[in-house]
Amino acid sequence: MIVDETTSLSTLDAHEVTFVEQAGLRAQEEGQPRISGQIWAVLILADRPPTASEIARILEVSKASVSTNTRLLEERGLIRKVTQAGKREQHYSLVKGAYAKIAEKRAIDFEDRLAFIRNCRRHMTNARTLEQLGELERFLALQAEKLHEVVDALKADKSEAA
Amino acid sequence: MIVDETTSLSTLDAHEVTFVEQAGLRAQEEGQPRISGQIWAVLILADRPPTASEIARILEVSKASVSTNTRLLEERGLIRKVTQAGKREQHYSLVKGAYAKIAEKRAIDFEDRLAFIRNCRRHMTNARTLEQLGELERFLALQAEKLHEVVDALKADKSEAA
DNA sequence: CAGCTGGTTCAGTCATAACTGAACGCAGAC
DNA sequence: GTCTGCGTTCAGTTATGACTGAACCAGCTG
Repeated sequence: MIVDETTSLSTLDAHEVTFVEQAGLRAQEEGQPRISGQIWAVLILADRPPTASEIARILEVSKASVSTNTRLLEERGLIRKVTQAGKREQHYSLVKGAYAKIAEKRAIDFEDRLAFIRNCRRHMTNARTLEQLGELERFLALQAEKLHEVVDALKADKSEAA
Repeated sequence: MIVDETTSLSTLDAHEVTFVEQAGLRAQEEGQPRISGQIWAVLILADRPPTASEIARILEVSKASVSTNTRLLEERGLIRKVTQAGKREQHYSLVKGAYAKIAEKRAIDFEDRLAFIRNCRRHMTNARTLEQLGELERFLALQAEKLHEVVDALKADKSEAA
């Protein structure tokens, strides 16, 4: 029953393997599961949206891992299911603007920290401590600001391309 | 032998406890040991550089943990030992410009990733993949750039204060 | 209908690294 | 000299969570 042998990615060549490897390691550094990053890499390499089974075969990991990690990535809004009418298989595809989403989430995270610190400040009296908190606030505010600029720049790219 | 009872921080009040707690959690999110963040918090709260033993008592953790984590923080250039002439105890203090150091390290990390991706690109042919890599490169380059701006801004603060 | 395939879920395994306890080294105090 | 207290190191414990295997569900296929 060989119907469509032009799977998006049958195997990985040497360069692709290192790309996937690195993506996994980077994901780990960011506190994400390794397979998450590897799936992301596969979606970049594939010339069309692969199914969960294909991903599992390519990465040589269990279907269970693929299932849970695609779910996580989908919940974070970074990938999405693509279904073909009539077909039951779920194909996965990168979401447009995923990087902007990541940056924005991180910016908001910094703002949350900033708000927390500002609140703490009101209960502190020591001069040294207040000065240190000031530096920390500045650091957090700057990063939040710059990340918003990243988001804006990415969105500008997009609208420009349209 | 009560010589100097005005220790920099004998105990933590409720607000200080939550501050330390949060710092620990945030450190974990960044892939650092929890105690690392807590030590950092204590150094912010203290009105003068505490010793390792004081830190251990305040945080109610083992001296071993304090020792290893102060070493890690010192290796990262974020804190430093302060010794008083004649005295043997090591006091710890925040390093000026630590946040700039953190931002710069992160910027360089993004640049490394970018270089890696650019290198990968040369071995890829699929149009979709190349487009995706382009978006990723843009994302990494933007973040590196913005982080350098953070560094510059922090350094400007410093020289201005001088 | 049975059989096959794609996917999810859940209990269990395993690896990693944070943290501790205990032993040790060292420098002042007495 | 001994004693005390600070600090480091290292082996051992423990907690966390990533990953897997197996069972299960659902739909298409013949």
